[in-house]
Amino acid sequence: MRIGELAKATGIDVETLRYYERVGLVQLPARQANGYRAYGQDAIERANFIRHCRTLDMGLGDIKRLLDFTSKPDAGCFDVNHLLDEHLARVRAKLKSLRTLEQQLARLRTQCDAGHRAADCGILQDLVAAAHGEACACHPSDGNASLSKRKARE
Amino acid sequence: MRIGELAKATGIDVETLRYYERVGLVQLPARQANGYRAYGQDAIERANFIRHCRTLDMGLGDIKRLLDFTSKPDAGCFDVNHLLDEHLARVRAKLKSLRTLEQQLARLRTQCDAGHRAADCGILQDLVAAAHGEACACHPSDGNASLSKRKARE
DNA sequence: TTTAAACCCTATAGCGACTTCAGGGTCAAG
DNA sequence: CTTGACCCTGAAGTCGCTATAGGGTTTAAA
Repeated sequence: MRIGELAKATGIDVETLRYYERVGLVQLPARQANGYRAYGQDAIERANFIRHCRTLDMGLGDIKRLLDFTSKPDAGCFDVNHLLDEHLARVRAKLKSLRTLEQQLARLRTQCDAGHRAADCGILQDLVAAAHGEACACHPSDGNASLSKRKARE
Repeated sequence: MRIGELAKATGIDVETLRYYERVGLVQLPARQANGYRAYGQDAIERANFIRHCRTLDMGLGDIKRLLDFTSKPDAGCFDVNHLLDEHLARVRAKLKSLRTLEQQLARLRTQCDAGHRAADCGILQDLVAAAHGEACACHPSDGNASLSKRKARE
């Protein structure tokens, strides 16, 4: 199987597959005489595993760790649980801050309904008011999505 | 006012302020004899505007556009509405896909409660099953958060 | 007066997960 | 024999910072 067929079979872009190879997520495939990559059926399985994990928004590092687990059947699965718990926590945190954000934006959106002069635009006024520290449609209180240092993946 | 004071006044990191300058989001400040940046009061206002928009998760390009509007009071504010609508739509789409994702992950998490051998781990089994296209705890049906081309900012 | 901390400067590289581009080689059909 | 679809490598671009290297300046204390 050539890389284009693998791409079609898995829904992963050709460039992305090569990128996964470069960062060590998929093992180096055999090569045909002309230098083309030659994949076996197992490559589809592995690539689909990666794809599925990516739809779950896992990072490539996490996926790599999971792939390692699948090839070490006798290891404890405590770490799998832990990895998933952390990921779930990240997703829930992001969800929470996104819900707040959506409300802020929706409220801001109500400030201007018609197309009039920018000088009278309630949205702009509201945003400028925030720059003055005055009352504003949005009152971020939980400190989420802030500009401060964030280490965690979003 | 020097850059450190501006940073303290706005809560934006010094490096980030310099970065904003580099990408043209804030205008070039005057310089002292020693080469230090010298800001006026208006810089605080502009920087706070940017900060507020960033807490609303707007992209720097969008913020630039909004800043342009604030300096063109006679322009129509149709575009401001439009920009905000698009941003809101992006946020809502992301919210929807995150909600689906959270459910998928939570369900997946129930597959394994104890620390046993990785070979018996329900989570891994489930993920591998997905690679086979078999039944799985997660059934992504809306196609969100897919691996296909996405142009939009997340 | 020296010296150390705290500030400032520029330029550059790194992050994650790709995407795109430049500049080629290979292969089957018409 | 040429066109077009596919393949290759390596490098740079995306976004919004963050960090690092390698300097210069200012300010306060010892």
